[in-house]
Amino acid sequence: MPELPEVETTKNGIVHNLKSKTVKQVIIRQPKLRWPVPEHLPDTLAQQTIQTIQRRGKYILLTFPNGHLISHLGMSGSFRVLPTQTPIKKHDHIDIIFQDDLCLRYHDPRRFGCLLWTDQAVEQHKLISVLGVEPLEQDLTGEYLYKKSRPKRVAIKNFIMDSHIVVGVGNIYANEALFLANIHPSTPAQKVGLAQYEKLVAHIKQVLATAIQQGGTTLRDFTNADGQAGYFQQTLHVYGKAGEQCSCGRATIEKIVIGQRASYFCPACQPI
DNA sequence: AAAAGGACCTGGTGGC
DNA sequence: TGCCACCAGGTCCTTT
Repeated sequence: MPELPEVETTKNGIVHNLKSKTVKQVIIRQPKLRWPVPEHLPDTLAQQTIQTIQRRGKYILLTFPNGHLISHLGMSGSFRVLPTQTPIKKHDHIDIIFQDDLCLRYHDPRRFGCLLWTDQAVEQHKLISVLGVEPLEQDLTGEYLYKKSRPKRVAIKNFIMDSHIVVGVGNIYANEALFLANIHPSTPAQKVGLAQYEKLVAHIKQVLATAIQQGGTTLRDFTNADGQAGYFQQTLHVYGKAGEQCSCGRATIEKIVIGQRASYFCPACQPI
């Protein structure tokens, strides 16, 4: 679930519902996430008012007068804004309860996500300071990737999924962007030329922007419904389509494993 | 410095 | 129906 578009959608939902709200109470039911949820969080957040709500990569940052809440949804996490009395489901680990009995509820079956606190400058936090450029900002250019990739022999797919290079390109969109740019996912990053990187960057931006637009559809029912509708499935070209005919009509989509992740490509559209 | 593999977790699916 | 192997939208950490 938590692709960049859904994180953006989640962030926007939080902005919409919880902007400038004050925390009444924090309930930690399960502190064992990727890193332990700080025990002091209930005391630290009580009576604090949200100042800003931002996304950086796939992190959602909530800024309060006394510090910053740093959250990541991992593979299976979600935030929902709900009435506080909504019954607890399995894996509802954290409630941040605000005035008006609105509750920001963190749910995460696999617990690969995190909720951390810092009272220092958030951009200097260990997890944030190492992040690469935002894909939808002007910092991501073909030239940027080209220069960064010169010493890299890893597969191009791993390279564009490396959050220290560029944030927010997950497994699905890496596959899709490489397909649209006609680049085989196993190509060593240093073998990809400047013109190819220009084309790839254009497709990364386009594919993410389109998905965010579709994520905007999810935003409408953000506070009510489940929000898990697989809304972008129909726009996928290769992801999860092994054995199916490519839209080019010249070949069948293949699946290989790169860096322990499923990778899909069309051998006709994406020659080695 | 870069690359490869393991680690962290639970749930769903498909085979036998 | 039960058991089991395998897979999953992420990314840090350790080892080579």
